[in-house]
Amino acid sequence: MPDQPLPVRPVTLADIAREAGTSASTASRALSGRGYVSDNVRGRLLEIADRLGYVPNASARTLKQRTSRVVGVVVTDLENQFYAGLSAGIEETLRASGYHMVLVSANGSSGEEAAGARTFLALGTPGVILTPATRDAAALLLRHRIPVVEVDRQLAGDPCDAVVVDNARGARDATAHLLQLGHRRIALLVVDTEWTSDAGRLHGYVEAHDAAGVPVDEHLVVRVSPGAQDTEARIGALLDVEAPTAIFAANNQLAEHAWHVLRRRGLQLPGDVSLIGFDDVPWLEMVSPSISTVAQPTVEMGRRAARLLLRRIERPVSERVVEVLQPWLVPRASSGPPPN
Amino acid sequence: MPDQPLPVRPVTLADIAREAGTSASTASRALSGRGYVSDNVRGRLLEIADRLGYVPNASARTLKQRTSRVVGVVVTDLENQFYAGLSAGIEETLRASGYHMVLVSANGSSGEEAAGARTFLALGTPGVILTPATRDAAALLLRHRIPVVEVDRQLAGDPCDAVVVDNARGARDATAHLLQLGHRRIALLVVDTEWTSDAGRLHGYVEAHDAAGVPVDEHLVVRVSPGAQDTEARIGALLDVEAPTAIFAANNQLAEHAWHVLRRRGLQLPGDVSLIGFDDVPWLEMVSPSISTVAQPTVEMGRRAARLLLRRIERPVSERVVEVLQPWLVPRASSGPPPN
DNA sequence: CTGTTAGCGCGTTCAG
DNA sequence: CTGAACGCGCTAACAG
Repeated sequence: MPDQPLPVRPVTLADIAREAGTSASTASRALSGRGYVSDNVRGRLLEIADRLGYVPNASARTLKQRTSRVVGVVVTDLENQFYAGLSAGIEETLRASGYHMVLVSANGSSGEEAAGARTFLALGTPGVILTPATRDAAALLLRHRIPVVEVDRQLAGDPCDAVVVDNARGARDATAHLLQLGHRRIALLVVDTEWTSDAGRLHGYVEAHDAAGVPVDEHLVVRVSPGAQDTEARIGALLDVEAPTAIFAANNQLAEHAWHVLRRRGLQLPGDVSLIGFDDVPWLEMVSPSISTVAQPTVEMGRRAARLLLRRIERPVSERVVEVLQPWLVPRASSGPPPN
Repeated sequence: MPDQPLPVRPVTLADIAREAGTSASTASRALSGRGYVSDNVRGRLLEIADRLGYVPNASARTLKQRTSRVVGVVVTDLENQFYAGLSAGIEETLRASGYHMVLVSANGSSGEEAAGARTFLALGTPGVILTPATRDAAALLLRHRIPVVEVDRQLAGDPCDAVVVDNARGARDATAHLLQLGHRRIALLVVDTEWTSDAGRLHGYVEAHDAAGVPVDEHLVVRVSPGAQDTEARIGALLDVEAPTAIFAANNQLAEHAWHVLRRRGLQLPGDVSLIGFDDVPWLEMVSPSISTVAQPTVEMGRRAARLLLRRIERPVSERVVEVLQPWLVPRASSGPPPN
């Protein structure tokens, strides 16, 4: 990087053209690589651009081309490792293709999600990746012909690409695992949303019971409100009242809450109660006893969502794609036979 | 949100003006809130904008005003909880003030950092927040008069705002804690960079030794290369050759590596070896025995960096601010007296 | 192969 | 208080 003197005003195409004795259009063609430019003129232009530290003005380009290279991304909660991993996968893939991302963490507020969507509209983003909280954001974007990819769950009313895991299967495997160990009173901790992720996990839990001919006791299903503060109290009440022999916590946060409650009570895993989570995070393997879970390819989901979006940006009318990745059961020490 | 018919072409100010029978200038004044507009005209304009689902074109605005509302952010590794928390704090604060962030995860590549800086230049970002890897990115941005805030460490040659923790003090406290317990062979695991974070931690480690009159054995200081694959092997070698009675792992990743090596060898904490980390992450408190550490206010650092940047965007020539937050020692079960 | 022209959408003069 | 004119920087269309 040559050492430029303090540029009072950013260098523009016109500056370069003037310096090279060409028109701005020619400079544009040379630097963007589109259109005919003779080799020696292009060479001179490139050299001058480099020497002057030329940086193309993205706004001008976006204004002209009616689309930018900055993708909009909304995740539910950046502080949650799952969403951070998702974001990391998305960013990595976008960047490798010369795109960037503006990231919004909606923190459970559907208003923030909608506001994010309007921002993306304003920015002229070529596409958007959502972990949707409501169907509004996707609807708004799709109405404006902006490609949307949903990750982790599907919510849009209108069809759009998506990357999800087979939540029902993961939950079925986890529940079947516990049933097979002999459990008959398996509690389910699940967030009370209408998302396909939570619904799928609930569904798999029920399916596994049905397949085993074990009736589901609705009292064992604890539906936690999204932002609830009393989650651990509710888990405590569950233990007191329903005496489950196993707990299936349907996401990493619920697993953490359950683990804390169990530990605080001095309950042995799996001697007194078995525990299994959904979504593998490092601590599950590090605590003793280690915690069984259903793992999902978090970062890879992000990468795939980005790849799907890039594909659709290039070919907007290609066929709809929904990638369903398979989660896998990771049995560890926290799941064993029920007491007695 | 009224249900618009498929807008073939995005709604512009001119559309609204035409509909209202005013000029585009008046519409602009009414909707941006700057300049005189009679109340009833403004009301009509606002109503029409709302009805038509008007979304201002950010590129046009940026092109005109020569600055956008999208802040550039570069973090070292979004998959690392520390940087994810930092990003979350930044995003939260920016969004609350009507700004957004384009996030780049440089993944240890200084090239990506520099590329990010050029992208931010192109985007006309009003400011940038960096966890710097080299001084190049900040230099480029500052030369273009773009405010830069450094977080977690300071590296820029030119003066700029920053938010850091007192790394030396945190490391001194951790080391003094171990010395006080009677340890005389305390190993330090630190990343081999020129960052103030790592340098500060190394410095604090030495200071504590000096203060206690205990000589530092250079063989006990393991400098790990940033992206190294052999970190755990090196920790193993350290244990074999130098027989430290305690290990101070100067970041969360190194603590995790050390923990895995110790566990794999069946070493008791703190019976055989004591362990203390830097940066508190949930698993440290969840494993048994729990791991002592030096905690730092991760998310808050992000918030403060964003606040500093917003302040400087508003008043570009205000005095330079470097916020130094205090980390705090969190003694847990993994630090105890040395064996014998 | 190159230059001229024009316009993307907005905000900011400056007259009126 | 309002409108007409202009230009931000870039690129697409066209003419040469």
